[in-house]
Amino acid sequence: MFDLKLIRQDPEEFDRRNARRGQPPLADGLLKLDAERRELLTEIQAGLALRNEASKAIGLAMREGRSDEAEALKAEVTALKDRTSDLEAREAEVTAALNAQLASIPNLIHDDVPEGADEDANELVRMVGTPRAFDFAPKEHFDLGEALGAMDFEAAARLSGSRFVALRGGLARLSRALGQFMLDTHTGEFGYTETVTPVLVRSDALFGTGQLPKFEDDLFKTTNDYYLIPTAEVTLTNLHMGEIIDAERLPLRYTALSNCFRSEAGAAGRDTRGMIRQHQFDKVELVSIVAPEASEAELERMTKAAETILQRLDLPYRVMKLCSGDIGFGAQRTYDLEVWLPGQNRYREISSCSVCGDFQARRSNMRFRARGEKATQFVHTLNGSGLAIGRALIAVMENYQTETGTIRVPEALKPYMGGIEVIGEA
RNA sequence: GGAGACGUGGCUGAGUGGUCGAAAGCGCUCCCCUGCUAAGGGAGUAUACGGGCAACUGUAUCGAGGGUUCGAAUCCCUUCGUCUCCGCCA
Repeated sequence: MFDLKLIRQDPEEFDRRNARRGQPPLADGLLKLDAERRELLTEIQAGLALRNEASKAIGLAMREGRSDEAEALKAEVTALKDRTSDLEAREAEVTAALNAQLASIPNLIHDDVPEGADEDANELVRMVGTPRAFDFAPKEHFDLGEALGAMDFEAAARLSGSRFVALRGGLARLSRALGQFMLDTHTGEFGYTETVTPVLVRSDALFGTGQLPKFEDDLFKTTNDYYLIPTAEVTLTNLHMGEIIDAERLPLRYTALSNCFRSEAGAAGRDTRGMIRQHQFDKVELVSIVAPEASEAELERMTKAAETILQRLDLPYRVMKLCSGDIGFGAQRTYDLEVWLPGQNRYREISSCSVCGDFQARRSNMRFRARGEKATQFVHTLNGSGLAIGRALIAVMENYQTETGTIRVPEALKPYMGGIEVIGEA
């Protein structure tokens, strides 16, 4: 969502920055609607002012018993209303059109974001860790998991169809251990507040973070108009929807382990094998709500928190800066963390950390007021995965596999595994 | 699920059709005064948008949306939320 005042001030700049997202020039159309709306508003408000004045006069006249005068004034106001009702209808139309357009424009990306059409143009920021040298051919996670009888796609398909999985025994435990470990690290070392939120939400929350109105197809919706959250970013970011937050409370940092639900409508045929892309998965999410001047540094901090998990698990990864064509709707700037998967012999996304500026804050009306200041400002929001549990599970499996097909438990997870050091058959 | 009550400013709380953006108290900010000591006095204290260089001014908002009316915090409808009782339930 955008501040029309900014677009008015510099429409060329707005179009220039939108062009980097492949958007056509929009400022002109928006400003025409805006101008029309303001013109109508001025006229309507003048009418209302007259009406208010006359109504007071009517009240006065009636109290003093001058009912003829009151009746005459009433007739006048009625006539006035006939004239303004058309204007009001037109204004409602124009405002609705304007808002609909504004709601569908993606966030302006930072100038620092590299130019490019798709993920191939993402920029390598750094590589961390060395992929392990295997003296056997490393397997993919689904081969490992199915052989151990601990990862059951067939059973899940009977229950729920494709893109679901059932975990058993050591892998189920490993999944829980990963979540615990991540939450403990983020709360204990990075100051995030552990949070449990609903996974069913109303449309307002999804509008706030930008999933609606444009990406409804990617969401699961219940018969009574709830949506299943695609990420806890939705609930954590909107925890303060509509609030004016005291500046002293910033930054607010929240983390949650939640189920995430995605219809994967646009991903037919992609990653159909294994649990890379599921309709339901677990994820530890990080959300920061900060003052504007703090948001850029917070992105680095958040990314570091997510990286710390990979480092502690001793998983090789690389940090990518997303290019203009790959960056999400609400983000100004995004780092993806990609973990090394020896079975697939490639890096795969396991975390995405984004700074959204005031884009989401405007949509959910989240402001703050500095101490002693009269004016409010919109907060800045950031979100990142810290990390996706399913993909972290895959990464541990593939990187820690043994020649016999068992999985060694990473040191960092041992305290959470109840004495299990190697995951064998379930 | 059934029956009922309620939703007012940072908080408490008045206000059932007209000068109510809203009494009063608390809190907060600023100023003044002061040795009958954790006191007294005064002023200020919502948000958004429109117009204006500005001072300022207009409009809207009493959970949200719609309606009735010349006029709505007050009446009607819808919706969301809270509470109470019953039912059910992890």
